[in-house]
Amino acid sequence: MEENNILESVSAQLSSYLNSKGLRKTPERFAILEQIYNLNRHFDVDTLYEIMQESGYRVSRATVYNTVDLLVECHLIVKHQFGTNMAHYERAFNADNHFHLICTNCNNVTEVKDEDLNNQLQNKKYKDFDATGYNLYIYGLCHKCVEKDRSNDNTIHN
Amino acid sequence: MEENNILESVSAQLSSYLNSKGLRKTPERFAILEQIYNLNRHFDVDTLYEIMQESGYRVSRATVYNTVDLLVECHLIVKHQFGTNMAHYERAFNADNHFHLICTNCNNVTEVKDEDLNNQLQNKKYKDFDATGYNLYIYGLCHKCVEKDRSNDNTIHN
DNA sequence: TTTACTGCAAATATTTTGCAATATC
DNA sequence: GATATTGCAAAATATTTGCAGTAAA
Repeated sequence: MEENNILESVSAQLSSYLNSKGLRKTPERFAILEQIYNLNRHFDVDTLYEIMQESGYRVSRATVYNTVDLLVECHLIVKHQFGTNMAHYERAFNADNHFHLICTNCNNVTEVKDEDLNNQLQNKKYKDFDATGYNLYIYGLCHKCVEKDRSNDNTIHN
Repeated sequence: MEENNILESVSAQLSSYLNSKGLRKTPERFAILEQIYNLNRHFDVDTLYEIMQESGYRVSRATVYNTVDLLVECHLIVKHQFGTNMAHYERAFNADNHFHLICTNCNNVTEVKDEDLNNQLQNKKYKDFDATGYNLYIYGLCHKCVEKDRSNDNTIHN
């Protein structure tokens, strides 16, 4: 699907979710959704807030928090906590078929795709639990930090 | 392995880690490790701090934070962020072969085991990344919240 | 004896909340 | 017109940090 169509589609999804819950279609909600889908990468609330400001759209931090929660509820974005204290998010469209490699040294996050594993996880059923999605995090050391670690092991500890 | 032997084993592991890094073997570190392994369930730092107090062992919150970080570094405990702002931890012994079902409504967390999936994930290799462990979180609604949700959908939204 | 570690309190970071003003339905 | 939502600021929550005193090596 083309990016433009994706935006239309997710806006429509938000609209129908708001309808179904009797919530209001405020311009802020659609502006934030649009910004997130244009970004198309991980973000935290503060970064999103700043990007909105810079792009000339004035919203309060509280509204960004509220809206991000709302978008998580209707599964248009996915929440992550990669190990730092701050929550991270990403758009949900095409997001549920990848998982994340997290470097425990530099906190860098990269994405990995695996169709088979994804299908397996998507189709898994649980007792007394209605699954809507999953997050798989692989922890370890990235290329750069493995090298750093190796050279540190040669230094003397006192 | 029996619980007593597990405790001996992880204490020895901590000891050798501290040696290898030139860090000190303080009684606090071993007391905290012991408490965690005796608990044998998920915990957050504040709960652990309170349990230590109640059990009569006085440590500062700062030391609990420091020690928990240390234990994560040497892979004796595993860090989780289940979606709330607070980090959760659990002992690593026998912990890496299960994953978590998280109810997005009531935040309740339950454990699931799947040998095959675990083996698959443990043995997976990545390009330019040295994996040490993984966390798999399945999000959805638990039994109780599915029912609550169902009855709410029958109420009128205005 | 050296300095890593602890405890305490203050500082920081992130998120939530209360309330008056505003805008959607 | 009723009330959900916004913006702002203050509060709450979770974690980190600085520093003086203590204790491990």
